[in-house]
Amino acid sequence: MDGVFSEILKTVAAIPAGKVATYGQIAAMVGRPRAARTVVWALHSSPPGLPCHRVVAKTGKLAPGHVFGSQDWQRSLLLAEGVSFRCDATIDMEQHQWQPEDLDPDCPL
DNA sequence: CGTCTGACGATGC
DNA sequence: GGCATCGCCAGAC
Repeated sequence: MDGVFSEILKTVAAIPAGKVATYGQIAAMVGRPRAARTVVWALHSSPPGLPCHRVVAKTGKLAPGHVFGSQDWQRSLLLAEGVSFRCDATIDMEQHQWQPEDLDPDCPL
């Protein structure tokens, strides 16, 4: 293993369709609560096949655009997975932020 | 080994 | 609420 690199990739790959995760959240999951920048670096080095479009800023904003070619492309992928957006192409985080604890459909809280 | 960078996060104004 | 600054971690040079 290469350390946090593989940890981050595995965590991102574990994000289910229709859900998104924030950089800081992923960083915390791999043991680096304040290493959001490290997640950024990992995604830059991410291999093909990784659902990096499901990784967004906590504010619900997508990547700057030049990352995927355009935000429209990333937005389309998320829309196709069932992720809804606000009026500004920002994700409704409260609705779609991925939570590993989200395995209780009977307990929405 | 020192410095810069990178798709962020939190805080301050 | 939007912008600026600092902080954060790991890799590349």
